Amino acid sequence: MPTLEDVARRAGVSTATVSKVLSNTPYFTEATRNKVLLAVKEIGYVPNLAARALSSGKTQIIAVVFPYVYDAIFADPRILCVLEGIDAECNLRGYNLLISTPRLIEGSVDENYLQLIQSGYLDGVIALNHVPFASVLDPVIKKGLPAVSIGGPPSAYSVSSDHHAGGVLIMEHLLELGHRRIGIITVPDSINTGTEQLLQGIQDAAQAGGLDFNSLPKAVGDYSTASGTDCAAQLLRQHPDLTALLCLNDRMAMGALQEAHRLGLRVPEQLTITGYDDIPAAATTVPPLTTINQRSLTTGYEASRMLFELLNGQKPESKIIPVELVVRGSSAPPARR
Amino acid sequence: MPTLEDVARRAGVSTATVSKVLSNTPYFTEATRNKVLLAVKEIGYVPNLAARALSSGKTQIIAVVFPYVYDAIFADPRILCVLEGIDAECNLRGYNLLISTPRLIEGSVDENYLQLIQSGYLDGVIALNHVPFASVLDPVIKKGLPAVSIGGPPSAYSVSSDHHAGGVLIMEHLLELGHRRIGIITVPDSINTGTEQLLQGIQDAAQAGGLDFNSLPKAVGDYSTASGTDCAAQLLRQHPDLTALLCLNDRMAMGALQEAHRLGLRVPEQLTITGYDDIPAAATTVPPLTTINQRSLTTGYEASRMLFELLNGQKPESKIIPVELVVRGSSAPPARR
DNA sequence: AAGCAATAGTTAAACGCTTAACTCTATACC
DNA sequence: GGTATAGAGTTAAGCGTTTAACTATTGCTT
Repeated sequence: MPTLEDVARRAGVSTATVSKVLSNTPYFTEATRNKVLLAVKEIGYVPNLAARALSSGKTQIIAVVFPYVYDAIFADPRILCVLEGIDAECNLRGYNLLISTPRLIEGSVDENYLQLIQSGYLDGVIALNHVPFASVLDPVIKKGLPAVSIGGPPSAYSVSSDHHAGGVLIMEHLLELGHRRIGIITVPDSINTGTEQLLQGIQDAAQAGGLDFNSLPKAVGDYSTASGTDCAAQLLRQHPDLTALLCLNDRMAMGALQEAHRLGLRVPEQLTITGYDDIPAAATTVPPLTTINQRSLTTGYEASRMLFELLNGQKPESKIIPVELVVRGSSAPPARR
Repeated sequence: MPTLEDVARRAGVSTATVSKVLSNTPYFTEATRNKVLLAVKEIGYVPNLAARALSSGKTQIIAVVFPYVYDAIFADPRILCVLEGIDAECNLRGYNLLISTPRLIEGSVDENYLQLIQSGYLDGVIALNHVPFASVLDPVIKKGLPAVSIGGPPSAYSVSSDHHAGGVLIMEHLLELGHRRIGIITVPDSINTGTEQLLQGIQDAAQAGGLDFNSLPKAVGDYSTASGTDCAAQLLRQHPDLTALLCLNDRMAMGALQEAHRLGLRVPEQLTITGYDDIPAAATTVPPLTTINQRSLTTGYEASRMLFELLNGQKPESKIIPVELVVRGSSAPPARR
């Protein structure tokens, strides 16, 4: 592989000149610039990123970190959407994307990950901050790397969905349709801040509608479709009079949909089911899911924009991405009784 | 950040010694090894990967490349599964995963990507080789990097699903159920070798069953759910007597399912619909899809295993991953007429 | 005509690691 | 007792960039 020196020799200048021309440092004649550029083309020079990284301390690599919890990592289509947003932005700026999936063991993060963070290989990191008890961002911040968190603590630079609003929207939707006997398919308590806010929103809307949130039947799932099926089964068995199931994510809603079908309950005529996230599959279920769209693409995009501002030495404001109620076919007024 | 030299000073040895101890080169006393390891712990030394890369030529980074074609990139859940398999294996071996999504413009690949390949940042690459007309692997191979292709040309080191078998299985399934009037929802001709084999398998099974493949009604989609809906609508309009729709992927099958529902056709009683891929959502549609499972996780795993063998200087055999017919609720014998 | 600033380019050190080549024991062998 | 030999460790030369510090030239003021 040709090196800077080869280019320099060919162009009849010093390596410093070549380096500076390539990095657009001012103070060069057009003639020199052209000579250099020509030489680069002729011998097909491509800079060695490792050398550049060592010398400049900048690697042009940013990491997207999503810790391994539950099955919520690779099974979650939302991650792909967020990733797409991030990727698009990075591609534009010539940055490379490294993905890291640290294993969380006993509230701590695995050794590989720690090494990576400290290895000097990263210019910055974007974390999908699922778990409050072991922030994957702590080592990043300690190392002094620019970091932005998606759905993370507002303490850090972060972009999050407005989950409180999401909770309000979905509950209001159910109340407006006339539902009062609503089952909640939820997840373990405060698995992350986003969920807390979402539940709070649901609660606030319930209260406002004169419904006691605490007395609503609940079942605890783990985000997976299978758990949605189980929770729906359990709720409908114990409370056959429920007219709606509010699920904390789409995959559990899809599971609930399946269970409803198995029980011979027609959705939405006999049972309303709502989701949350608006994953691609939510639009294609039968009936398609009423849900909350989180604008995952925008989220990813904003996160990388924020990271790049940090890399430029700016101090961006944390962002809250608005959510949107998407009414599809899985919700309707409760049946007369 | 502490460097090798700091460790060496602290341990009272030379940097070479430290380096060798850390890389497990033989010929050291336990005492020395312990001294070094202790010093490493004490000052919290972590090797600088950029320096290591520059010096050794090994970066511990492998790239997963999936070109941007159609919407089939980030929208495709299969990619996540494959990625998960690759990630698991890389994590085990202490390698880092970089993802690259080259843009294909006029049969060529974008400049960023080319630079990355030649930058010396990569130890190897795994490509999801969707497009035959612009192999993203060409520049990789030219650069001399170990490369393995998933679903790529058998000319390269590759791991592919046995799509021919998949085609046979799904068509045989339909024939065994008694279907003869089968509509095919396909994609543009030979978009990739996998699809060619799949179609060939379908054709062979049809022939074996005494059915003329060429005379079967076909509609051309683009892998997306929406196109599945359109194709189904078109086929059912032009050929109301169809008893089954064979779709070349699950997402189009899900679209078809929606259209069937819209038309008031009950699946599978009045219309059988089959998919291909067995994406997670396929198990949760109503009714769940009969489809072909490609073992994406295994595919990813085998691809990285193969890459690591290449990195070790071995010459692995290309692998064909067997597929599996998954019979769910969307297929049944055709209705009497 | 001297002084100065801006422009154009060079030299060489530094980044932090690996590794070939070397030195210096201590032991083994005949 | 002399010579291999294997073990333990060191020295120093890279790897391919960037960049601070420097030199040289030109043009502009006064």
